[in-house]
Amino acid sequence: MTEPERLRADAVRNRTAILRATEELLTRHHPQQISMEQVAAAAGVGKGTVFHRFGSRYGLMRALMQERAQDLEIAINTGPPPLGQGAPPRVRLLAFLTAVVELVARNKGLLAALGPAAPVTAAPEQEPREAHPVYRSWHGHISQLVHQQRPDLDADMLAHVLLATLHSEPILNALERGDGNRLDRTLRDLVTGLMPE
Amino acid sequence: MTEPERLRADAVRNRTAILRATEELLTRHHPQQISMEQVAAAAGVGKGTVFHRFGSRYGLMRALMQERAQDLEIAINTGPPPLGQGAPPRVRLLAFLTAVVELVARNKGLLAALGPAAPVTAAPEQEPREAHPVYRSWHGHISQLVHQQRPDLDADMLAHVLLATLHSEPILNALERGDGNRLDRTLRDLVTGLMPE
DNA sequence: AATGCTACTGGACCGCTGGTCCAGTTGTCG
DNA sequence: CGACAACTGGACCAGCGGTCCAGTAGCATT
Repeated sequence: MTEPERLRADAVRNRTAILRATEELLTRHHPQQISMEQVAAAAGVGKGTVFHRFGSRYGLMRALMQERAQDLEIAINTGPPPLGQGAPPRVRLLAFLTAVVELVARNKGLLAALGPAAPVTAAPEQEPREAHPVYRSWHGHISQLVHQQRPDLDADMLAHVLLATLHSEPILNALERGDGNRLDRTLRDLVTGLMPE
Repeated sequence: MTEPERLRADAVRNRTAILRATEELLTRHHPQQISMEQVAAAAGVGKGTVFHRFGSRYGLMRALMQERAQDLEIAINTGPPPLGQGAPPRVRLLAFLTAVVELVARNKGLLAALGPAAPVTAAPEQEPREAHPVYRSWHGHISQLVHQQRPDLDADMLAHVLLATLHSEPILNALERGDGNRLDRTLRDLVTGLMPE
């Protein structure tokens, strides 16, 4: 994927300090209330450092998200069933959805921060706007699994619909209240309706 | 509902001018790129007038959304089947989803503007944050219909999941490209899976 | 038609934000 | 150990949402 890109020792130290500080702030505030200056202060660095490393608010959030999603990514690609290869598509999809819901529940505001925070700046008239890598990966995984078992469905759109769940304010609020299992059950019901045993 | 609240003639004129200008700007720019100053300028009024009437960016978007959703609201409550009362829940739900998709497709960025634009200001630590009235209404309608036919399901959460669709950037992009019928079909497939004839 | 009351108007203004800039510092490598 | 580039941080900038209030103009009452 992306090469490790050799960084200087202090740069590495500050990078993780910034990520940890952001993480910590996100557990206590809604993402839109967190300013980059706050992040810098909480990490004990200057604002310039934050932007030099991450480029923008969006870049920071994306990096954090990628870090959080790494374990799941590995489990899917090289881990054992039911998440990894080996189980039937339906089972893998259900396992994946459960894992994603759990991941998002543990990282409340992060997804919310990523959605709207997409490259809104600069270019005055801009095309569709690429989704961030984690979304792309998840979408690809879901649509592939759906397609394997139900090639007659619009797997691409269905994957978007399932993932849309995680960008919804009311649902994120529900997750914050600990209703993760309700969401998980509902998604299972939906998938089971389309992909019976 | 809300009383008409007698307004002065010039106030009415400016109110509609602002709404039309916003509408027009939304067709050409992403909601986050539109500033309140632009809206004011496009409507030919001062910024103070916009805020005096709508209170905040969120208030403006909400008002516009309510205006757009009014017809659908009436069709549901007092119109003929399949949208109005009379048809079986499953049919009413499918008709409603089709209508909503069509409504959102015609008003691209509006939903996107409402989600993130919710009361983020002021209060430093804020509870769940109420959804806007249109969302509330749609959610209530869907969950009621689901409950009528499948009382065993978590109708509340399912309604949130179905509506989450409309807050998703990738899906809004798809709608912008004219893929409304794909989304409609996918939602029909999902609902039909849970609510067979 | 004139008058007074008050809702409405609009632009100067405020605090704060994301992002830029660059002079100074500090790791790294030959 | 020297030199060079990568990194640092805080002053700085343009633009934002929102406030304020002196001035204006619609409406009721006569």
